[in-house]
Amino acid sequence: MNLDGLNVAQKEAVLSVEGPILVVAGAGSGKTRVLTHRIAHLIESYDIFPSSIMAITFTNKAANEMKSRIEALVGPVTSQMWVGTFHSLCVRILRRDGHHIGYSRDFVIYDTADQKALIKTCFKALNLDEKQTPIKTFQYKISGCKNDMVTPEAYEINFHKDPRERDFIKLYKMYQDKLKSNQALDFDDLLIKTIELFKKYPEVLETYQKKFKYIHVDEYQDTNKAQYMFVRMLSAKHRNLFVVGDGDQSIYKWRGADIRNILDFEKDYPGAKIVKLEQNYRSTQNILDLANGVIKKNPGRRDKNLWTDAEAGEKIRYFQAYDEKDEARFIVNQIKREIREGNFNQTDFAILYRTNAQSRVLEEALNIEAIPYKVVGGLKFYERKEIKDLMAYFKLMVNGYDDVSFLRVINEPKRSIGDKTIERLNAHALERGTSLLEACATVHEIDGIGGKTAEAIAEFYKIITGLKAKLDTEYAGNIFDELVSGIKIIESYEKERSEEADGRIDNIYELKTVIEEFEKRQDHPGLRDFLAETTLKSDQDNIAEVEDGVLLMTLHASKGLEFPSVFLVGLEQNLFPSFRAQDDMEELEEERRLCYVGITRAEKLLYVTHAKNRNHFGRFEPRMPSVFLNEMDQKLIEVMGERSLAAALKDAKPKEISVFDIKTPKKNPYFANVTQKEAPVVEKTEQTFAPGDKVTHRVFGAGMVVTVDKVNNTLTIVFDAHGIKKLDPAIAPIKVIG
DNA sequence: GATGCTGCGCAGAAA
DNA sequence: GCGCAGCATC
Repeated sequence: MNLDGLNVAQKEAVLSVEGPILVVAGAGSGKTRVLTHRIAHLIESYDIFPSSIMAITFTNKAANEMKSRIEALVGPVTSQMWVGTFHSLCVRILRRDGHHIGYSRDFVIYDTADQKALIKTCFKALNLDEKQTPIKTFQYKISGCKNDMVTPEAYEINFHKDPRERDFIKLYKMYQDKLKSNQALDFDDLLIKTIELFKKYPEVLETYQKKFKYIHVDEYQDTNKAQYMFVRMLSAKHRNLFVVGDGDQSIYKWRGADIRNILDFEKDYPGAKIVKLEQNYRSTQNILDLANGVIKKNPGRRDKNLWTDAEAGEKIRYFQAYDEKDEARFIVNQIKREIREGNFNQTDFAILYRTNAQSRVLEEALNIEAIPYKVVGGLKFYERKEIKDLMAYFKLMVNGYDDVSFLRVINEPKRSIGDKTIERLNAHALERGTSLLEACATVHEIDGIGGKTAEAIAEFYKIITGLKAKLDTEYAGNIFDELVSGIKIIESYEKERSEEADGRIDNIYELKTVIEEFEKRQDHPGLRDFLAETTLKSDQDNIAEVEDGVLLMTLHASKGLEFPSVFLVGLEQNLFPSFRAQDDMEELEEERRLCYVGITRAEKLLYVTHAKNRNHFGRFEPRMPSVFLNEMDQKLIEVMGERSLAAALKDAKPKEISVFDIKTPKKNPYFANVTQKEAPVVEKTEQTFAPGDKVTHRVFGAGMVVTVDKVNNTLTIVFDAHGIKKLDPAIAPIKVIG
């Protein structure tokens, strides 16, 4: 194994073989290189079977890249390795061994839309009012529970006394029951159920423990409790756990990631070896200095300072726009200029923003100048209605218990089947204890469904069961054709005679191509695997090898990627950092890490922009510059645009002082302004809080005080809809109720 | 039961 | 500025 190309720290990491190892890998420090070389080294120098190696990555794209890079080092042995995301590896385990806990190999995976639909049917059954509690609130809450491994039973034990929790307890239970009877798992279940399997069947766990002697986890800082548990259980026997991560890039707290997993690694795995990678191979020194300066403002992090051999490079370019359109125009002009001057080509640019909604204006500006671009994320191919419909048909063929998919397509295309019919069908199914699809078999026995409606249902049933019988013998492409002609979906869209419908028809044909390609690629093709793979696709997975244009994406989606030239846009208070961080210090720290992630995506050139005004909900509003701009070292920054810094300052109203006027921001000066303006002063008068107090927060709604920390001046509050927050009572818009 | 219109609420990030 | 829910109409 040739390790000449590695630096000292990287070599040390690669050559560490036994025991728990944490590699603290700063942005751009070559962690993928370390991971791939370490695995190659295991195989080549230690004769470790590839089949006893597991590597968990954040995206499928990262997994594939890792596989091909290892292959380049040691040859084609990687098919034996288990490389994938937490979710895909769990699917693999559950397909094999899920039967122990009552799941057939044909289980389906519910995405957030399916999940929402199922919660909706639970709402109906429980007579809950959507207006009282939006479905989304409960959806988040269920996911939050699962990320923390809180079962419905455990939740009930803890909260049954609280009348406000009664609805949720009932809903959570019913939701889980229905998932089970539908033979479906949501994203979070994939992990939860795998852990449940391991706990209930230690002999199953043991076979996996024995098999996987070496386990690797990438992006360890973003693991949640369930993922932590999964890794911990699997690695318990051999204790050869190699994790790579960077606490400064932890940006997924909101989906349960627990930064303590990486901070406490030595405690969890005594005797762990720690290797720090601080040399950066991606960015110029100026970009790194800017990033280091910003992230330093976060307390309680592992000290780490990125450095590079590379030159200082260009300064960071700052632009203050009049509004979001002006910001977009500036960006497009810069891109045009850089291309014209031959410094970059169009594939070198990425525009990073905080919220998806910001992409629209940017797209319009790019369109005007005919610059090709691709938006990563947003409405994905598999989220389009016509595609989801067809996928639901497939799910139903694979798994007839899937009532959610049944309800999605029973009247799609239109078969004149409405609420009444579905109610009757549902009652019939309930009575017989069958799935909705099975209930269709005896549709002629149902009172109130007759004539054309009964015929339509019988026909539907015939198509599904007919195709189901061919699943294992017929090519997926042929099944697709039979389905499409059977349900007359093309004809139905043709009838609409609209451009939109034509687009949908194109997408349907596109889906066929995708299925056929999948079939060619896989060793054991099957719709089951196709469905799982597409459901578990991430935004990053959808970026093609060679994109021929500017990439637009959220900061979250940009994690792990790099671009020669980056625009970090919309650096405004209450946008980036998000309005939800305005008086929540932990949230603000996470936003700051997000800012750090954004800055460190850039290789050569970085732009930071903000607008003085922005349309929000269709209203034109003035905007304050982001606190993060204050935190950037202005020596590294060059001001762009015809509007000089001096002019920008003169323009600004007295309160809108330029960000560069503020020397050492202790607390964000804009917080005070914003909260005073929006929250009546009454709410801010001196209040005392005690544990147990019911409070209400302007943004987070109702909650209860759990702890009062007078030393750090922090309240810990559990909010009904937003989970646990640590707030500063002096600035948070909260008041005691009841 | 299907279709089309209006108005409300809203958008933080996702496998 | 957009999407969805609810309502009116065919």
